[in-house]
Amino acid sequence: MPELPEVETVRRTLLPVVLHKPITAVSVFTHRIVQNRPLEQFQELLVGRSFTDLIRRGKYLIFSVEGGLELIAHLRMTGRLIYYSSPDLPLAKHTSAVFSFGEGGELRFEDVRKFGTLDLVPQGEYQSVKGLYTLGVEPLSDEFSLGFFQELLLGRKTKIKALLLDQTKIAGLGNIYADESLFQAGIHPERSAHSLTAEEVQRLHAAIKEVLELAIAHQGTTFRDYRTGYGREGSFQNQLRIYGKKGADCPRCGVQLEYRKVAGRTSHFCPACQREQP
DNA sequence: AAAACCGCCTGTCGGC
DNA sequence: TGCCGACAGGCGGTTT
Repeated sequence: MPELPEVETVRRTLLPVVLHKPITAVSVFTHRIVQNRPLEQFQELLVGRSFTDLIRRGKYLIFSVEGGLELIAHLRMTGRLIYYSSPDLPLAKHTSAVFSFGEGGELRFEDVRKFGTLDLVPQGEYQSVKGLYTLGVEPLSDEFSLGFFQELLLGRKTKIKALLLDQTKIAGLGNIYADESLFQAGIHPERSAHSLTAEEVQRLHAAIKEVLELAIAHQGTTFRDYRTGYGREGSFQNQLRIYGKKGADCPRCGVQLEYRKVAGRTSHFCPACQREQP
């Protein structure tokens, strides 16, 4: 579910309300969510300590914890991290964990499909969190330059869509924003990476940054499950041009949009604006 | 290196 | 209306 813009929105909305508040209790209702150490130890290490910072890497949220620890959260498909100022509200049906701040409210991890994860690690030691350890570059950072992107595509025969979804290359793109970026750049998802012209590479590079930034400005895309840290819906679903629009007309040329499985994922594209054979 | 599977879960939707 | 399979925004693991 949540991709970079959604996770970044959760970060920004939680940042003002969860830092510097001692954790008074940690309740875990879905034990499997805690990945890398016994539940008791997980709770003991957190209770009495505060979060001191919250950053994002790809689709991961990393809470700094007093005492040189980091709490790493991944929402996977349906996870939500929502701050509640009062503990009186009944728990949602699929609540996986609750971090209580006493009078300071509580942070709840809600997750219908229970794929979401929590890891507590010594600061910077990510070896046990494989996806984070092997994560590629941040697409909104300076490191993701045109030159970097050109080199990434060079000589790679893999389909461009598959490459965009590969978190070890670029961190944070998922199915929605990969499709939206490819549409904006006018590139078919099944083109092989190395077949893109210099101009296409430039367009796709720019499109990725623009789409992600615009989605963040709209607090992400809510189809069903995603909520901000305040529990509110995003609004970028109203700005989508191609994702989930099967059968609709292309907003650019009016031709009927198509979709097919690419790299195991439903992929939307305009057969006229995004040519399979350039 | 890359693709094609499966599994993890629950809910929803479309077809019959 | 009910049932049943397909499918969903992610990712790790295995096999080819």
